[in-house]
Amino acid sequence: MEFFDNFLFEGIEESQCCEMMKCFGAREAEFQKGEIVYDFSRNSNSVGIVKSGSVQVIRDDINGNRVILERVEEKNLFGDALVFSLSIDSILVVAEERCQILFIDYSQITKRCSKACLHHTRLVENMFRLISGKVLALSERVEVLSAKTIRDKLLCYFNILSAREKKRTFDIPFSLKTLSEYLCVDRSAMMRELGNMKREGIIKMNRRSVEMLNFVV
Amino acid sequence: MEFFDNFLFEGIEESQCCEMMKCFGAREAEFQKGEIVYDFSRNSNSVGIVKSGSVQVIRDDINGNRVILERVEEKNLFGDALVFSLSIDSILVVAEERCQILFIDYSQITKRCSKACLHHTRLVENMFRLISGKVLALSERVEVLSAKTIRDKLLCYFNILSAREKKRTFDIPFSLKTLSEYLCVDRSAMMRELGNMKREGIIKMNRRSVEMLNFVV
DNA sequence: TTCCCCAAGTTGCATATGCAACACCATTTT
DNA sequence: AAAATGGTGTTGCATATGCAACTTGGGGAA
Repeated sequence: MEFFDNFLFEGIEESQCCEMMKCFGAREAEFQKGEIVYDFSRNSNSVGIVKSGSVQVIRDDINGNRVILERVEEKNLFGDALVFSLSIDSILVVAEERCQILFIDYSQITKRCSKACLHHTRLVENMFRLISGKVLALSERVEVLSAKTIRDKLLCYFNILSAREKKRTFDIPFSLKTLSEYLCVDRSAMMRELGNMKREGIIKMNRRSVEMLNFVV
Repeated sequence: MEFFDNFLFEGIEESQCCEMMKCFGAREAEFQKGEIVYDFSRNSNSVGIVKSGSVQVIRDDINGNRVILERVEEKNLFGDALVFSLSIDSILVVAEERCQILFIDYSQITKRCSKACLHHTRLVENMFRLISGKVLALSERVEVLSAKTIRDKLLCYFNILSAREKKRTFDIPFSLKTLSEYLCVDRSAMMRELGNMKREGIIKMNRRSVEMLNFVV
């Protein structure tokens, strides 16, 4: 069963987890690829833990445009920021592949039960940590997207990776195609700019491994 | 003293607030314009409530680039997402003008004390609501910035405003200059594009008031 | 092996956009 | 009243970028 093997329950012992799950009235379900896991426009009082597989959180706006807000993978949580939102658009959670989801009523998380106070505290902390991580990832992304030129976007993102590794050499964590999507620029234009930067001696680069040669003033 | 007049303590009675503040060991301080209110690279165990005035949350990266991550105004909270971060960059909170700040040790918020359990629950909920709001605002901004052309950025943002008002007419909540900064595009280029859109009959617009004429497919 | 698919890398072209410089108007300051 | 300030609106120009159309190379399936 392993309720405990996820980031929300990290640091809480298995025995306590099981007890808390009963206390929470948690329910588990399995979904096939493409199935709707949860519809936040209908009800928004649960968070979901992805025990296996992955899901997409999708916004359909009034014009029918579909935007992927988030991909949520194994051990992670969805809905943590949505249970409080009073959104107009319909927000759906859709299975990206076959997946097992554990639903917990969010009020059970903030509420305290009589027996498990210590663990509730840890649970709340974990929840904060998860949402905080999202805030940081998003503000990082805004920072990168704020740069006007492709070169500045690349340098901004490379600086973040470089700082994260504390080294001037690092690997890009996804394919160059995906990188161009993350930066919201045309892939070929990005390749061209990377070529320029190599030629000008700003970076060395082979496939996904990058070395920064100059500090950027 | 009015500890309670802010979004973190919303829904908690004044008398309870005062009691909780003692229990929290909250401390209050005043800062002048430009002073450093808090340095998250030195310590990161407090959140701050802006009781009056406003502050900026600033990131200085390794190259000395300064980016404004957030403006925090009266009644709002800063540090809610930062207490958990293990950032490399130095993150500073600086007074934008003369301001009064109330500092609370974050562990006091998640922890439960013996007397004020019910109010702790409400406090935790408020905290979640505040962070969730940030997640939503940020993902909205990412969505807007994701659009490649200036026209698409404008339409994306206008659609959000239009949906928020549930009307095809609405006002832009800040100056056109600030709008161009929000969209991260050149102001004159944005003006030019707005002109094109008016001429093509996509929008009507006068100063900050906008009417959407067509659904965008 | 051969075939197929996808990421990586390149190039030409049309145009969207940043930049600079300007005029206009309303408000505030001196 | 005159001057300074700041938002709004416009235009010319150079170029960065999106788009389309390629080639190349590696890894997996038949």
